[in-house]
Amino acid sequence: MAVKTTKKVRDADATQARILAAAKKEFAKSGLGGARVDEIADRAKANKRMIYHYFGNKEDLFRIVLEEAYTDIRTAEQALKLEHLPARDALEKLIRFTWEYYLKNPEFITLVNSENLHKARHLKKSDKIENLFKRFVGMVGALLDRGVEEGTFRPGIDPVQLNITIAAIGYYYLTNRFTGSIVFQRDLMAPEALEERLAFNIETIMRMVCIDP
Amino acid sequence: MAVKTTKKVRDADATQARILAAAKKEFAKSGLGGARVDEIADRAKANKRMIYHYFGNKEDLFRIVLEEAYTDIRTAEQALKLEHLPARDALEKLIRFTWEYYLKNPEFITLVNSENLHKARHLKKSDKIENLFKRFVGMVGALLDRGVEEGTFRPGIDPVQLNITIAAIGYYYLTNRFTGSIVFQRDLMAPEALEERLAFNIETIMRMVCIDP
DNA sequence: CATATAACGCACTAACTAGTTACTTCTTTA
DNA sequence: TAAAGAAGTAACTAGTTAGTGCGTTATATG
Repeated sequence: MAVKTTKKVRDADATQARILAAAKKEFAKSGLGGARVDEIADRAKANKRMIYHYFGNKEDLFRIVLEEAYTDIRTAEQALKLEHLPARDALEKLIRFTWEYYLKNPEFITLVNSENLHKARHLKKSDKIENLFKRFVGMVGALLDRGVEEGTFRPGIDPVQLNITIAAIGYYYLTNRFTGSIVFQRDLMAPEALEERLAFNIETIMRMVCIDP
Repeated sequence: MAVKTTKKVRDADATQARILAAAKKEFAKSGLGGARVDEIADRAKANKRMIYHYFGNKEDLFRIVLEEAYTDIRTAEQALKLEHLPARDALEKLIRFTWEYYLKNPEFITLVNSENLHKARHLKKSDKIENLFKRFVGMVGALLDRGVEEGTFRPGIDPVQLNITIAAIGYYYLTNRFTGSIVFQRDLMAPEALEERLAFNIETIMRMVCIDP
């Protein structure tokens, strides 16, 4: 029997998956330094011993969680099929996607922040990440070229700079939503505020990229 | 004698200043959770007991370091005297200032990130921060109004959204410079890369704000 | 059924960490 | 100059934490 139909009492795959999900939550909540291995074990309803058995140590576990997070966002991005849309629509779709992905997956932002606090020493050990992004930058580059051909985009825009900017204007707003809500004395997470921000972001990028914004 | 001319062996003010400087470094390097009080004491060449004597506890020390960091950047901003320049020049100067401040004071970014990881619970306890920013938003609002009067800026731009965007496009690039350099396979901190980024940022904002960019 | 193998869990340790106690030394001022 | 108080220190405590040794239990396979 190749496919398991009954729930096993012992299930290595399920335990590993529970540990990874729990680790993602805990690392996102407290950062690498603040995360507690005991807490991850409790959340995962697993024994701490299992974490060390499957993942080696805390740092390796963090690296795997991070790799998973990057793979997830890039996979979702590839599913957008931007190449089937007019360049202008595709660009707007990419901006919306980026914003909504950060909104729905706040742990992504926190994990990346934590990794940068540690100077990306875990990502340096990872080899599969580079190709993931090479394809992504290529996709945006092709989109920009197509827009220029269609006569809607200005030529000469660096796809990496554009990528960074699209990410930045959403990421910064959301990662700093707590201090931002205090210093600007408004609830940055109110539904109207979120809508307003998305609209501002779309306009910012469109004015940068389009000939006739 | 009101002014002390000789270096005292015991100097409360100097010790407090050394502790604050050391704490800023350590919190910036490791975050609130990762920072070690013993390490702060060592860096400050002070006894750990002095930290507790002057600052209460680790969390209070972090709050004071954070308040100082916010006060410093806003003080530097006020020294720009943007109101004496044509609106367009003033805006560009603000963008350059923001970028260069982040570059020269990388600990500012890390402290803010750390505070947001903790949902701004320290800043909530601070009262002097709000006024600091009220004045700043007012200044940018006045700048935008002046630009509209001068006929160079588009009307209807929200100063808070603009502030956030100016900060975002610099902040994100720098805070994620480690992961960014890996995923985009280029040294984001190379002098040419920094220049290129600043130029891109200025163009992004100018296209958003100016009638005739 | 027997045996190997892998999943799982308890209870421990060695190192670390925020915060404190109890003390000494220096500086100011009446 | 004497006394008070502030600056400074070493050694400690009580609690926490990443990581482990070793034993138990379930499952697959011959």
